[in-house]
Amino acid sequence: MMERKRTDCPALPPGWKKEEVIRKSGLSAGKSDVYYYSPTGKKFRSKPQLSRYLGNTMDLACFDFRTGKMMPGKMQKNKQKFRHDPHNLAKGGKPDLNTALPIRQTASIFKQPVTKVTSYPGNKVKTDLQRATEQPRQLFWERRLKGLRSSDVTEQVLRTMDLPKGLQSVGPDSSDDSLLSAIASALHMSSVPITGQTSVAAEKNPSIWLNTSQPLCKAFTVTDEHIREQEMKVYKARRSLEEALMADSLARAAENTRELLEGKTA
DNA sequence: GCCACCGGTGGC
DNA sequence: GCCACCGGTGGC
Repeated sequence: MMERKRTDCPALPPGWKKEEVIRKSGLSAGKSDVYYYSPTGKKFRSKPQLSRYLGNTMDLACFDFRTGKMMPGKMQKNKQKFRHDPHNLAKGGKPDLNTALPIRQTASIFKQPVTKVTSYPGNKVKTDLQRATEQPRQLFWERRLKGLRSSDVTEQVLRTMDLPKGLQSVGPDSSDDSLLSAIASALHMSSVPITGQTSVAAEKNPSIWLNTSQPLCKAFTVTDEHIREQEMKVYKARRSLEEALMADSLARAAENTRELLEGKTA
């Protein structure tokens, strides 16, 4: 029987499969058709069909349907989108403006499937997380984070967060920005509750009494007031993110409309 | 009714 | 001329 092999497609989200079927007869015998299957099993036989389904969850501009790979720089011949389509423009139908919200495309900070190498039986394969928590670290390594700033696409430096007044740093560098880095790192890397340095001796002589599994931060207590304050910040941040995404969608819709009108009068 | 499969054609 | 895309249908 002919191979009906569905292979993983790394350029698409996890679970998507690619299949290539060779035509066995007819004038086009020997040519092949490429199909994709969503994680739920839905079949896709063209790039436009794939785009419609994925919406703004992924940018397929660089995706090569035949090979299944991203081809950076090859701004794919994407301009046959005004091809006759009875469902769309022809009989006064509304253009497909696709106002779905765009979502982040980089998921690198989230858990991702990894390839487990088992070529050598008995080998132990450590995950990155284990490596990060088990390896020895430099004392006061947080100092290397000093001066790091996030910036937006225009290179404008973004304002750093304000920390609650109850948080104070410990050690040779007591500026607020390395305190923020230290706490943020601890929250991401550590699997134990973050309490700060609970030993009073650590404040006097940190090089000796430092608890290395805790950030360079004096012990603190979290009050209900602190929690309410932070929840309000999260709420405001969500609201402004929503507004930014909505503005982006409207801009895309306007761009689509402009292109459609140009295509019509051309 | 579904769908695997090949034909036909528009856009390049 | 090539080929991406999708229509149409024969076989189940």
